[in-house]
Amino acid sequence: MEKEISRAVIRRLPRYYRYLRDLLEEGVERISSNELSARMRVTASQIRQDLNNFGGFGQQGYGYNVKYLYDEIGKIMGINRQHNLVIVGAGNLGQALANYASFENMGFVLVGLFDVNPALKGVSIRGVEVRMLDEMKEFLKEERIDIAVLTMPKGNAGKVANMLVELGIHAIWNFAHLDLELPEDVVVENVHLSDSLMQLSYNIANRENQK
Amino acid sequence: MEKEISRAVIRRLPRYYRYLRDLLEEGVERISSNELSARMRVTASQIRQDLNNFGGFGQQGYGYNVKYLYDEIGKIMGINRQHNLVIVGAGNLGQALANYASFENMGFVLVGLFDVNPALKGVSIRGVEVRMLDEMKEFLKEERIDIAVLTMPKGNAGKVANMLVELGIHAIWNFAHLDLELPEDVVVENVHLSDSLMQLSYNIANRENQK
DNA sequence: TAGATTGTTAATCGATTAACAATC
DNA sequence: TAGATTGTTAATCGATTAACAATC
Repeated sequence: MEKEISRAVIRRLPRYYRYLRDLLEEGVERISSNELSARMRVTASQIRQDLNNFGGFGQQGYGYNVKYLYDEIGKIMGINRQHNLVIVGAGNLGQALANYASFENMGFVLVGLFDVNPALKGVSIRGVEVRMLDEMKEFLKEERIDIAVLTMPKGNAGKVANMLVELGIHAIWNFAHLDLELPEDVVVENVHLSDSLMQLSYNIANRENQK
Repeated sequence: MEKEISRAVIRRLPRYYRYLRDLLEEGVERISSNELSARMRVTASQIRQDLNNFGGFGQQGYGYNVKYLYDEIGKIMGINRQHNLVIVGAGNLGQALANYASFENMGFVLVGLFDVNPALKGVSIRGVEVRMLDEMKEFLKEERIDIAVLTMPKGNAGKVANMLVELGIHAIWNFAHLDLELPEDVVVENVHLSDSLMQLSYNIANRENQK
């Protein structure tokens, strides 16, 4: 019965990870919460609090070992294991994501690509061919899939999400512009691009209110 | 000197907007904070608090007029005005965004598309041809651009962002995987896809901790 | 050992929820 | 007028920041 980790902390983890990789590439061996604080423009206190949710990774009088902390955060986020994924919706966005080699570097391996458009049938992206959606059921029975990426129009996305869950999928990366209503044990991460664009638009309209 | 609106509230606005559009399409004329609360799975209290940051849009004993509230939130987010945008980086993601017709429905009009890859020169996406990055300076002098969409690799993104700002751009929708260091009056909205994927990964690894 | 910096407790700040008077 | 529901104040909860004792 571990203490609950807040969503705010989890959102910051990938950012720590990113800065630590940069430090690693710069050849920096150790860093104090204060130095990292200056780089990332967050308080040193927050850094120490955040990290201590997962254990004591530092050492008094020394700081944090960059490589060690980087690896530990990677483990916390599950970057150390391989995740197989399928992309459902091979339109522009689906294809763009399929082409992202950098995801593969983090252990996210594309193994399937589905669409309803017959024109896409057999088209191959980075060695993965597009299959028709009605072949998905069969496919998912045979392959162990950890994540389904939902990049299809709003229209049928809800139904397809339900189908995916019925077929045993427990995690969905949702780019469709709707909130999925799924069982509690299914993990969903939303990327609502137009929501993001609207936030930008709001901030443009209220630029003078910026701090 | 208006009271400061919190970031948390602004993040929720597009979601309200989305649910109101759905209601509108269903032909619902009025809705109470309580009914909307049930649909959106947030508290009615939060809805009323959020909306009252911007003014009293409801009426006691009646609730909120869906059409009116929808339009008002649209205005708050600046959806009523046209925004011209350029996409810098015409790779897979840039092209995918260029193809998003739905952005245009919200008043975001693509007017330029830039890349460094000569192979893309002259390629046309939805009637907008890809130009070479070195033509951008000239282009930005002549066109009024409200938003630059940064969809290029991490490598030069920082430099290009600085260049954009020098050329008078005040708003950047940043898909590059780094934090831009720009003057305070420049509005930046980040979409860090791999951060999002890592959050999903974390939640998979800690699924039992889900509430 | 002295100095530095963490891990952690306490204080503050802000956001969410509850309650209710105002009012349509 | 009575009932419903907002707008808004007060209470609660949670997250961030500050402070400092523990310890390398």
